[in-house]
Amino acid sequence: MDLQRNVSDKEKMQEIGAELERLRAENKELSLLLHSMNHKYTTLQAHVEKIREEMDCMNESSHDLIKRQPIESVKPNLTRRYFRTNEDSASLIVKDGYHWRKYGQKITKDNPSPRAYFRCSMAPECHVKKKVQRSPDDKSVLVATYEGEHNHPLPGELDGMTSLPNISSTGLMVGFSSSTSRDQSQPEVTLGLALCGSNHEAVRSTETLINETNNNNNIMEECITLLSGDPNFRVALAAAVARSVLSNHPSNS
DNA sequence: CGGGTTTGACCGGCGC
DNA sequence: GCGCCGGTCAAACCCG
Repeated sequence: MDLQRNVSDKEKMQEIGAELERLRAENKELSLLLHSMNHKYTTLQAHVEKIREEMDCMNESSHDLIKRQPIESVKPNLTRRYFRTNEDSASLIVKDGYHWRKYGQKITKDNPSPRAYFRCSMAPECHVKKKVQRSPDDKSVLVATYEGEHNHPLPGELDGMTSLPNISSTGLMVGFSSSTSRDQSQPEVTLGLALCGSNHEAVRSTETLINETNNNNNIMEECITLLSGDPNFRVALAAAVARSVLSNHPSNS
């Protein structure tokens, strides 16, 4: 009887040990994945910053185009940002940290969704405007086009860093256009860097999510939520974990 | 009551 | 000149 119990306990211990080993391997795999994501995120951020600087240079060098227009009609820099939202929601409000006053709404020709017009209401001397419209391709994505630069800090900013539209302090822009561009029908910039390599849809959504938050932790949480909800990512992750388990337990195969 | 939203009217640029 | 279209205005309305 005691002998039988001892054998049973031993088997249980072995099972727990094996499970512990499996979890350890899984943890290691996930740590590597997280590290890889962090690295790619950093690279992405640097890439965006580089593109922004290049666009600034282009704007400066395109003064000959601007010169042909009357001074009054020269538009300030346009910045395009993308926000993921609930597809069912009719709201055109995006949370970018600033306070906006809506002054108009229009149905445009190229998009069945209405376009909303906002002015910055945080400071009377701030004349930044933004247009918000759902993407015709993906109705769960709101496209916000910013015009001008804020001359006041973002509420909650601790160090008075430059305002959002041109500087990605912690959030990221995924697309922007120059002030001289007349064709706004397509996003000018599509970032080619992938956070997780194989799944473009998840990566694209992740880029969108990165835009709608100024908090790195939130970004990471949103990334995890998004990626864990993606079936393709889950399959890829499961395959990686399975490989890891098999490599640790070759006798089981 | 003050600030924000809605919505129809209006204006100006542009192409035909 | 005319019509179309995007952008803005402003009165009415809503809400805390």
